[in-house]
Amino acid sequence: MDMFFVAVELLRRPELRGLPVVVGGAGKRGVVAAASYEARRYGVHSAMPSLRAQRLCPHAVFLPGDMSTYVEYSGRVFAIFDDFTPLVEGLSVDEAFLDVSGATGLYGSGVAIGQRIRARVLEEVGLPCSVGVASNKFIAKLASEHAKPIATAEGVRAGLGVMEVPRGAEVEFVHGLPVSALWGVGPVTLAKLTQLGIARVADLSTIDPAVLAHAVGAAHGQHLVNLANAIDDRPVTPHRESRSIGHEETFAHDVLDRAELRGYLVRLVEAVMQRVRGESLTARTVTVKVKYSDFRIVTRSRTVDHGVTTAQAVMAIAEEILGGVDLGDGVRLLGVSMRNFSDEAEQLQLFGTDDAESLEDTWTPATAAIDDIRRRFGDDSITTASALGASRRGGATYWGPREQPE
DNA sequence: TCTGGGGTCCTCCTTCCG
DNA sequence: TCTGCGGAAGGAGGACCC
Repeated sequence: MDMFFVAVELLRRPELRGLPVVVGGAGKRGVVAAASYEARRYGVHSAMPSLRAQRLCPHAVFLPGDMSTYVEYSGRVFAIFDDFTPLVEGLSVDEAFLDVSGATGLYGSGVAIGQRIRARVLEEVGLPCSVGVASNKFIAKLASEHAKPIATAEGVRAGLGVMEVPRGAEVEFVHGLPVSALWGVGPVTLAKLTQLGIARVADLSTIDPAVLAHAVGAAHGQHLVNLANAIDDRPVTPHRESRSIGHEETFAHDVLDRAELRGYLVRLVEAVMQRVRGESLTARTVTVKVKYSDFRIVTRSRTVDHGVTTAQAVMAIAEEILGGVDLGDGVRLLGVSMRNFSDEAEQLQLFGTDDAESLEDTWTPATAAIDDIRRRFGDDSITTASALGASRRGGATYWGPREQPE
């Protein structure tokens, strides 16, 4: 999807069309989640600190996010994809791979299918999208990026809409790109590759594999070489199971008070475990993440023998972990995540912490009742007393702490 | 010039066990 | 009984993606 969050907002507020619009956190610790092409002309891009975006484009319209609406629109778009093939792999809320190899008899070539999908998404949902057509996922993704509109200082140039990299032309296509175009080349890897004199993808095919492996690691090096040769044999996988589920929150001000942190911890644990139960999973590993005021990050985790499902049992473990973490000069962000999932039904006994064990026992029936009430009357209809102190966030989604710009 | 949130994967190190 | 070894699993951190 093209500038997905912004495009959804423009449907609700058409008077903003053609203007620089930014969706994201507006506070001084917020970041940009999406920017319209008009805003991108001024150098604004996603993941940029909101303060910087405001400086670059002071006349931009800043909107808070509304993830539940974006998810709803995403569902409508994905329903169109499903009409063309059952092999749809969602990469995020606004991006998907479609294996249409079995649909060409019915709908024509990959390009024809791409054009049909674009037309239907625009007509039925009102959102623009771009399509890349290729023989594998990596090349298709690059092609879709080439098909998107381009923002330059002079103005916004319309994109191709659909771009195909024909079978046999993949290597030539990818060799002409800067190495930063490869999946897995971020700032750190780019710096290492630059040191090796690698600027373009084509340069990767001339480098000694041992030298590359020494610089970026064996697995990563092999991955880059494969991509540089347009080799990507990953299938389109419609349903991938979650490996971890977590929540984290950056505070408007650094927190040094353990009681205050505990309140945030309760809220995070409740939210995470509601999702874990929602997927009918139990989890064995609890990880607590702390980011300090100087951006140093520590993670501490604990694995128990049997899966847990209740917030109370996880809280007992998470609290113990947090108790062992030094708060330094203040905590900027606190996070909780769960992993090591299984879908065993009964997980009532026998894990590491005695407290957690009895809490899991005690709270399992009550948690089931709470989940049922929330399903019927909404998430805010009931909560535990321990979570009352830490107020829930409202309907808006914030890419950063909830506060007004200063 | 300040750096969100939700994830995945990889690497390195340690511990445990046979 | 002690020591060495290798594999598995866990813990911590880093890099990357959208």
